[in-house]
Amino acid sequence: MPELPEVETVRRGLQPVMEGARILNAEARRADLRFPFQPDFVARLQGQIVTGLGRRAKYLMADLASGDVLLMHLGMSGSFRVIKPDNEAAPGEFHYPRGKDSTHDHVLFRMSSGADIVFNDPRRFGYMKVIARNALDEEPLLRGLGPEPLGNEFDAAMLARSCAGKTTSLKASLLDQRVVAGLGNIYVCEALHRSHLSPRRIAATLATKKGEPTDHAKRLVGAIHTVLNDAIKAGGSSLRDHRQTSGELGYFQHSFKVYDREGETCKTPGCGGTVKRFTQNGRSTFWCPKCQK
DNA sequence: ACTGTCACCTGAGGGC
DNA sequence: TGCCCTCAGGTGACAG
Repeated sequence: MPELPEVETVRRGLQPVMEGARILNAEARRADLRFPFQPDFVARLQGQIVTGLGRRAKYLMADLASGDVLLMHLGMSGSFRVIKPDNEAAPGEFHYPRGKDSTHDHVLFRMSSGADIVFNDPRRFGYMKVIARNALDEEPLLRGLGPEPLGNEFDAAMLARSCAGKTTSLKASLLDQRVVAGLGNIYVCEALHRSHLSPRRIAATLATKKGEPTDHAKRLVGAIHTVLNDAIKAGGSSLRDHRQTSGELGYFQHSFKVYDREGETCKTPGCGGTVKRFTQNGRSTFWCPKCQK
């Protein structure tokens, strides 16, 4: 499910109940998600104060007073809910209204802020890991991540440098988290459409022979900025799983111009083309052949 | 080093 | 109603 705007929406929902609060009780209700939990996973969380909640690419990172960082990834179907604990329950016991998919409630936190936080992930492609902050640089999951698309260092020149010489498609390059970290299938399709660039275009065409950014690269970076910022404002996109932590839906899916719109009319003013779909590197690509070149 | 494919897992939706 | 197929906001582990 979640790409950068959805993860950022989740971060903003969790921040008020996590930051400055203590984890009174943590529980992992199965031995693994995508990876096995570390043997000391719960022990390193229990009793810790969360000093900050940040995001890197599609990862949430909770800083703990101990010097550890809790790294969380939502995979395809992960979501967090913030709920009020049941005061009738025994202290330390998680007792809350169970929805029909509560079998997929895998990780629970009781916070001193008076909130219970529930991580639900039916497909279990998500994962959590506790890492010492001074070892973050060597963390394999984070090493090699490219620039934040909304950060200062990501601009047309940088994108052109990373794409120079690449023989693969623009679509595949933008999905590559080493090139830019945080985009996924939806926002790559949308950014390519907004910049009128074909997903099939060879990535190297974003750079001149000297490695300078082309106008295409500048347009693409502008479109990435716009689409991500607009999506964050909308609370992300809710197709199936994504909910804000309050349970509310995001609403950026109403602003899709191509994603999930196969056979419908292109929304570029004056274009009149028809949105097509094909498979690229095993993922669906949606695009308008008339206005994306 | 680069690029592409597969695997991981569950649930929803469509066709019959 | 049920069964069987395809598809899904990701990405690590491989093969070539």
